[in-house]
Amino acid sequence: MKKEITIYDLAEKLNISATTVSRGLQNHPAINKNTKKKIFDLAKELGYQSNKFASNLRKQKTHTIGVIVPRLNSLFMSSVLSGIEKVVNNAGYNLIISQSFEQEEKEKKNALTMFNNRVDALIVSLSYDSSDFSHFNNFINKEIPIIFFDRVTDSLPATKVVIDNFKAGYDATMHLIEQNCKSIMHITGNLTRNVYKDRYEGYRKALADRNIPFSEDLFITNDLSEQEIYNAVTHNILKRKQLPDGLFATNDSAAAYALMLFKEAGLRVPEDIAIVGFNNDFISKVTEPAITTINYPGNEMGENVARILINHLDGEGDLSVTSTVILNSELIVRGSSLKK
Amino acid sequence: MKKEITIYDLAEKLNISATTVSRGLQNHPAINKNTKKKIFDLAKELGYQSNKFASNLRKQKTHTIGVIVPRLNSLFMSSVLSGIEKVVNNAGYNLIISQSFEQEEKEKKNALTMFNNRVDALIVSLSYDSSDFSHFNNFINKEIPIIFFDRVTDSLPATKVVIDNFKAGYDATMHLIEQNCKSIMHITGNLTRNVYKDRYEGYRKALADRNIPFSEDLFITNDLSEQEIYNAVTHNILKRKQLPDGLFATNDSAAAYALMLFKEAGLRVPEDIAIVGFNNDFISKVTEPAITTINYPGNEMGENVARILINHLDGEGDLSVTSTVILNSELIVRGSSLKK
DNA sequence: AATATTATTGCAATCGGTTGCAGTAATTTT
DNA sequence: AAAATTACTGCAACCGATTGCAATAATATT
Repeated sequence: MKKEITIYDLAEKLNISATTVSRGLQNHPAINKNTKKKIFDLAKELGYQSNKFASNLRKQKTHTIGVIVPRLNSLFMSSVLSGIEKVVNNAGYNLIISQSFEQEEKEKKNALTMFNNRVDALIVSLSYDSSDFSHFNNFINKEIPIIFFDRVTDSLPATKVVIDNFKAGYDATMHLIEQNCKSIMHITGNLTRNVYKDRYEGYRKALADRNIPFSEDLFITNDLSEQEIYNAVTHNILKRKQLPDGLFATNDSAAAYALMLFKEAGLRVPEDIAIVGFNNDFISKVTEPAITTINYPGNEMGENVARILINHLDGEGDLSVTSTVILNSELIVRGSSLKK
Repeated sequence: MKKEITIYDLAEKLNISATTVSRGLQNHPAINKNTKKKIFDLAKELGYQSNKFASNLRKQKTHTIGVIVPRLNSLFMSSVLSGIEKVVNNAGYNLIISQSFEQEEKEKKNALTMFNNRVDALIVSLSYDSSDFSHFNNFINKEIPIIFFDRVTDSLPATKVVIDNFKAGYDATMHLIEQNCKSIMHITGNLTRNVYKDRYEGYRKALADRNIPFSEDLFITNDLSEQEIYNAVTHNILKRKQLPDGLFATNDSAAAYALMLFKEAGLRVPEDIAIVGFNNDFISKVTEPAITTINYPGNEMGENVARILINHLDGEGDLSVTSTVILNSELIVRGSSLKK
């Protein structure tokens, strides 16, 4: 292990104090231009790297932002992260990213890790079934800002960035109705999660607006895993005497998988059953037919989240003011729903 | 901002020294059992949290491992990460994950960030076009272990965990040959990257073994973006007088997209053109027909990487000994290639 | 030329744990 | 009962950067 170069080494070599070196490196206005130059030059020459631990310890600030998301493996999530990272990096902050794998237990663990790592702020999209939020109390007590996106909760006093899931659900359903669907199923996740609840309510509202009675029978919630989608389609939908003629699935993977299973069972899409998904993941483009879906502005969402947070941290904005930001989403019509 | 509780607070309340508190919390054998109990109880009661910065500063060890991957949005990558995280967490280490977005420039930045954050070790899968590896010199000079997986390089003295891409490429191609394909295209990435190079060589070997001449004309490399795949298929493949009857694509997204474009152009898969992908991503299951692919043991790869690393860090293994670990992969035959 | 102002720099304490070494008390050995 | 071990505990230095305050040098003002 080679020895580290510290500001003391620089100071000694330049015959000045460590104080001056420290200030010089931070571009402190009181330090002479020439001195600064000498410091920077030597620092570069020796490959000096500031020791963050010493700095953080002293400053009681880490310049690190924690992110907890359910999973990383979707186009949507990686777009969000990409947006967050861009903004946050430009502002000179670091990111620690972790996944809850959709489990409350893991989310709690991650939150604790973040807390121990003294993140300056936390960005969260909740796991599938988190219902107890006590793991965020640490942060709230210490007044460390938390900002939620997409999967949010109203139980905590925190800023939220979301799309209008109600409207998206409404649009998706209305589109199916306009394609002449009479019996529209909806497969979605746990209704305690805002995104699913809101989409569901949009679905109900669209039905109601067109006087189509809602039927419990056409509504399925599960954990959206491959297995559960399989079960829902083969053991439930395909076993019916009266098959539905429309399906609104709450994500594109589910829609794509259902589409495949329908075709395997000999159904025609969209003639026999029209399908709308959600997210505009790449997968929705390569099925046959391609899947009508809701485009979700991941990048924009990420950038918004990060920008609000940075403004707050830099003292230029106030999180408590902007309490909910709603972004636009849009229906993208493709073959899976176009009965023409 | 509430004040932090430190070992000094605990020490004062218990009328013992901070030294004893520190040792007690670390379960140091020299500390009396009762004293330890008192310390732990009070720590718990007051919600004490160790300050990592102070600790890291003193110990010169962070218990943090950095991970740099090209992208997070594939099933393969998230499986790998999941595997890494599991092992690493159990060993009491933290993870910092970052994406290079397939760009050398970003990879360099990420590496520097990791270095400044004083990670104890680095796990890397190279970006698409990294060819200069000087950003890893910092680590090598300081003897911070680096371990590569999947996208690796022979230019650096580091342990690597990979699959046998040569064999996988060979198997994929041989499978197409056995389906009676005579004119097999191969679309892949930059040949400076080991994974693509090895698959390509497997492809060539399979052709050679069956006396099929290799034709430059049937071989395309590009950056594997949606746009480039589109270009390759529509402006190149579909413009030919003599269409190929087999396609071996280096990932499932490309295979799925090509499949869709072929069908749009009126070709039948697999009758007119048989397709084999790579990775066994979810997308390969939902196309029509489903795509024959190579199953890549992501989880296993992640666990292996992490385990080797942890053993090394804990002083029980030596990275320089195990220099390359090769995992098994397997061909999964589906409809896209089965001419029967 | 004496005084005030501004520009630079450095001293020393501080952030919160960790650890080598020494010290004291308790227990064992001879 | 004296000597040797063993069991605990604490002192004080240290990790490397930051910062309030004081000090000195340089320049401006009257």
